[in-house]
Amino acid sequence: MKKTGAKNARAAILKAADQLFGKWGFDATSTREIAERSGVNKALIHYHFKNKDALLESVLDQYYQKLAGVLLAVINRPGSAEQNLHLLIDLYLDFLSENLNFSRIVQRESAGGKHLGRIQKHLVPIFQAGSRLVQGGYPESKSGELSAQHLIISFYGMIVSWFTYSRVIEHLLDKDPLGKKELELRRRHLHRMLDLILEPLARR
Amino acid sequence: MKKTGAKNARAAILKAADQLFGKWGFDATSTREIAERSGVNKALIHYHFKNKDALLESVLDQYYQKLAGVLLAVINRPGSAEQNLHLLIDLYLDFLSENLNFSRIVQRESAGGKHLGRIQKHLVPIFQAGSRLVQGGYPESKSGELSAQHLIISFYGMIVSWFTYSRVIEHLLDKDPLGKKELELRRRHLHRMLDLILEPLARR
Amino acid sequence: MKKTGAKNARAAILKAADQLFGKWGFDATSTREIAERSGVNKALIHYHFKNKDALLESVLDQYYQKLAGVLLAVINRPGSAEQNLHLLIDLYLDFLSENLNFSRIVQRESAGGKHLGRIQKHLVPIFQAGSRLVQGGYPESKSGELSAQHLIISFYGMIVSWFTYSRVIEHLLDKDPLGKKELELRRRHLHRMLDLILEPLARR
Amino acid sequence: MKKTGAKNARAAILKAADQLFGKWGFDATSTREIAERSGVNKALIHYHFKNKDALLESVLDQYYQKLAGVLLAVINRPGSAEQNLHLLIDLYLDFLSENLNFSRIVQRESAGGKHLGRIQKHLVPIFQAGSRLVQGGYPESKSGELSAQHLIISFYGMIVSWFTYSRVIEHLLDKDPLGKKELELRRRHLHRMLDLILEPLARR
DNA sequence: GATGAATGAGCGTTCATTCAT
DNA sequence: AATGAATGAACGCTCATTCAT
Repeated sequence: MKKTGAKNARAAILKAADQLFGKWGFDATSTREIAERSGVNKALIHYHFKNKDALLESVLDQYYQKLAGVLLAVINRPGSAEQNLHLLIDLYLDFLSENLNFSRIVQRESAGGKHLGRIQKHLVPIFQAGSRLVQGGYPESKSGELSAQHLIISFYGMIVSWFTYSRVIEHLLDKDPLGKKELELRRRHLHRMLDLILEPLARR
Repeated sequence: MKKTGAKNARAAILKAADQLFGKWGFDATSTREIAERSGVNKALIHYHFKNKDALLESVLDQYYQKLAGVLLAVINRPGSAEQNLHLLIDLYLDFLSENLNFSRIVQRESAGGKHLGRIQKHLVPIFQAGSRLVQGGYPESKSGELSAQHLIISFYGMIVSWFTYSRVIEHLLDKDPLGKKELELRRRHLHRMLDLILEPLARR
Repeated sequence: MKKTGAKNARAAILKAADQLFGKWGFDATSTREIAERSGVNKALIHYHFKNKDALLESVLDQYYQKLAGVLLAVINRPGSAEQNLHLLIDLYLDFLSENLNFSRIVQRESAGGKHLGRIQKHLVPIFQAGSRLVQGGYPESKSGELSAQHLIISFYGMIVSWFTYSRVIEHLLDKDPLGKKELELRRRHLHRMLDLILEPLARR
Repeated sequence: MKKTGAKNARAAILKAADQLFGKWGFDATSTREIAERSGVNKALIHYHFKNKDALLESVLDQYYQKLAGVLLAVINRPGSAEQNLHLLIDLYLDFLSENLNFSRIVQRESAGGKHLGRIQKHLVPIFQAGSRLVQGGYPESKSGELSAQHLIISFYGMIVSWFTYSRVIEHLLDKDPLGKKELELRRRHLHRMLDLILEPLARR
């Protein structure tokens, strides 16, 4: 139908795969569906990607490449740790709300399965960088119950759960949690949480 | 081969399904694998369960039934909201650490897909009960950036992320996050987080 | 559910099998459906009948036994061949209209398949008896284009096609061909056809 | 194995399906058997046909398309109704004797079941056209016991029963009813039957 | 680059039948 | 006489992938 150029086909496949993996999950999505949605021949998927696994990993890599750029900017920035952590929340929220399929794909694959390695490869450095950021500003957080690692995991959990559980939350709020207004409220919640945690941490 | 009693076969199927769904996910698990692991004939699965979907829902229902009992005990308990919220964290942690597959299954299915409805049915009331518990003790949390709903989602995210991302976290800590020692540390972290959040909330 | 006596169960199975074989055909009917419709346990079918094939053959045998009684009465009757042939039409019509599933089952099984032998066993003697009846009254019909055998096949075809094609004919007439009025008209048609054929045959 | 052109495979599947459906019936024929007989991969059947039902309907549609061409030629022909009805018998006989599976498939499916609709769609117009042909030549046949509709059903029954009951008739005649000689005799029988019916009808 | 045809493997499911009670 | 549990075989169908063009 649509005659797309070479690059368009690859991009169309990636886009369709992203949408379907996000909505139904990797294993519940067939290459036939991806081909139909992207308007390309089924066999063409295997011309552009080694196999279905490689297609998922391409989707993931693409996301994490974009995300890495965002996070690097924060980490290499001058400024206080506090400011940078607040910035981190903002940027992560922005990224997730602009890439709604991303958190759902990661949600499923990080729970285990054949693509866990790829998730680990990308996510561990992010957690490490975040931990270093906290430790840089808060020396007390080297270990113990308020260690940087626990704090990072907690904030990561707070942030992404809003997106990964959005289909549950929408029944709790009777509103779309991903709508502009509700997202803004969530943003303020997260910043307040950070303030409430960091203040006593700094006082020690 | 083995002529086991009726309840044995059904239970064996449920157990095998739980393990495989937890490890690989619903769609990546075949009924043949479930049959092999549970040592029953493949057709027997469809004798005891209408279909594969119903098998997953049985697994889920079983978990949420157990969980509901636990949570009900907390909610109907006398005592301050603060005490009860701390208890909630303890019991939820206990439940998840004793049912490691549970959080992984929920993790994947709550991200969307054909079983989302079942997740919503169970999880929304839990969130609602939790929110009521917070509001009962902290009238300020009726709305706004520190609303009970946001607090519950945040703590839910903090708690479960330790389990659902355990395979990532183990590379961050170079330890098993689900080992006794690390779980204990996580528990203390969560209680401290709750203290840090509730204290200023009470002061208002 | 229903506690049926021993003979009731067997009869209930036969009745349900008759209905389902008639409506959907032997191969499209499962023993499970027969068990459900007859309100008995699935395994009980194999207690009363050797297997599914034997069940169909029981249904067929039952019909042909009833039918044989009817036809024998005609053949052994005194009276002219003409009168007896008219009577044969009446009785066959009566039998088919009272046993609507019968012609449909025969229709399908006589076209070929594993039960063809049983059909042949019952139907060949009927055709032979009919042929003898014609030849007894019309000596000219020993051979040739108006042989008794061709005449019997033709009238058999005329009679049963009204029943076996009833679901097609109902769209041709915009009426139920098996309703009382239309059946009566068909009866008169068949008698007229017989008159038109026999008259010139007698004149020779 | 064999890389045949596209049309070969499709045609081979249709041919094998026709033979097996004719011999054993739709429900008693498995896709595996069709694949084996046609020498193609089992999955290829579902590449060329949506499902097994669609395969049967393709077989049917193919037959009725051929048949429609034959019948149209008769109906649009000049000449007396009598001549055309005789021609109709000849052509229908020719068609059935050249397509022996056809009448057996129709025989079974017209008795009821999931493909009844397809049979009705094709057969009702044929009956209507035939009825119009009779009525055109014999105005008396508008209604009543010798109505065109009854006459058409009767002749249809006479014609097809020779084929659909051939496996029974062969035991009656001790000859192959579908052999050249016996078919020729049947043809003469049917023409005589038509003469015997039409003559008095014309005289009125 | 792109595609229609083709394939081996496996899917979830249902089947008729048997077994133990 | 009756039944819940169990089974091996087969069902129609879809899968990811490959091939030839």
